[in-house]
Amino acid sequence: MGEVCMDTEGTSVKMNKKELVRKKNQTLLLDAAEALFSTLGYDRTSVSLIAAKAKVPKANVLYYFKNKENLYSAVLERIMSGWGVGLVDLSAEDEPAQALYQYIRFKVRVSCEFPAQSRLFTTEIIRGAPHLGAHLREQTRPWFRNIITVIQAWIDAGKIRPVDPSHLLYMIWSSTQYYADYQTEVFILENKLEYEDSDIESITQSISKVILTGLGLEVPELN
Amino acid sequence: MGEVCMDTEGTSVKMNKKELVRKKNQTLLLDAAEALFSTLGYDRTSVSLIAAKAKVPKANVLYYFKNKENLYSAVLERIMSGWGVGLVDLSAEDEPAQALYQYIRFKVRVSCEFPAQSRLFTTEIIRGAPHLGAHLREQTRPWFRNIITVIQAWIDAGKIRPVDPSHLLYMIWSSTQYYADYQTEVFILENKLEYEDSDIESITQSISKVILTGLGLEVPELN
DNA sequence: TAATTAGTTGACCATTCGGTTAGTCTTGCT
DNA sequence: AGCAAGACTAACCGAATGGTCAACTAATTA
Repeated sequence: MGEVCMDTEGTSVKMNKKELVRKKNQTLLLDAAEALFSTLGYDRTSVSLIAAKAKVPKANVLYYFKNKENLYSAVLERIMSGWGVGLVDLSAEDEPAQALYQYIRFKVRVSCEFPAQSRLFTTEIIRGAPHLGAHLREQTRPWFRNIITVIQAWIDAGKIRPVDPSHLLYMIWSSTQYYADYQTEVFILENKLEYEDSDIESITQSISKVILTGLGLEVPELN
Repeated sequence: MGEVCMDTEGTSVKMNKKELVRKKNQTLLLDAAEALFSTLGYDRTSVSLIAAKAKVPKANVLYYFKNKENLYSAVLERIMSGWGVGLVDLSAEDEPAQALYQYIRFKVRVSCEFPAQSRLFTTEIIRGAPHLGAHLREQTRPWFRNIITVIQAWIDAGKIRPVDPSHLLYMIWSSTQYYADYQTEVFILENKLEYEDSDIESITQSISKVILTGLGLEVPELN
């Protein structure tokens, strides 16, 4: 079966059986590793556990990924690249209220629906970002700088009240991510067992209302 | 030397030499353990490392704390009790602007000045709070409910705009704690190596401005 | 002071883990 | 078919770790 996929240079190539098997096993292992790393953490996840979850011999895991750290890095990279698609690119021409509201909504939904990934990322940062440091410097930072510029342009144009753009972004990131990382605490305090759609809605509304009002904006209507 | 200290019931007692030694060694070990757990995490902190840091034989560590988990729990408990003193108790009679502003200021300072403790706490929650679950249910929850009531009273009295009090509190917690947990990311994005007093000030101002304005309040003057 | 209790410690152990190796099997190519 | 390259795997290994134990010392008490 001649399948088609994107190689690292982005050109489409036909893969022979070996390459196909390789790809299949890699994603198989990445899936197992991601699930385990994100629930147990790096140290409590043993290579043999990953192997068992993926139903392959342990040595096979080390065959595809030279060592445990390597596999962990690969998992993180895949998560980061997966997040890239959702990262709304703001531009100075956008309406701040609409843009920020949509962004907050998106981040709340991701936090509530994929909390494990968020937690894995947070753990990595808390540890000092040993594997993602380069990614933060080379990928996140330029993107961050760009957003800062946009927000500053909004301020200069009088579209929103003057606030330090960095701290505004941190507020959005932290208050949305909170529902993933602190899920355990939230559930205890709220006496809940899971997030429902109505929770996601009310979280989005609450955060949006405070932040947008704080910026002198109105919360846009739902379309 | 007849020293005096508070026992668990809060009554002052004279301790003989053995009890004194016991207390001294316990805090010695707790200090070493806290420093290591908060920088290396639970699994990468070995009992022998703690022993080395405290300059006592490894077996002595296990003598005072039955096992590693026990010691870890003790460290967490001590941190939580230490935070208790700083937790401003709000009351419905307080001026919301003043009270919230002071609370935000306090939390930002703690996050920037003692980030390791905050990170240890966050890690515990991310892991599902295996050791602090009871504390959250029995200590934090009642306190949380109380604050919720106060905020709701403010809303009912028309002192602040209507917002879900829970989500408001989460916003304050998350946006202040962020500077501890995500310190690594913040430093990379801001091209900094440490928080300075001016940073603490500007963080406090930014967060306060957005949240208080979002609640229809003015940021109070510094006294 | 004698006896009992508590503190201290080096040596030791079972287990687990990440990683290696040596050898077998499968696939693709000529 | 035959061969080289890559896929696969059982068995093994050294290192580290949490925890135990028996022996020894110091302090408290009767």
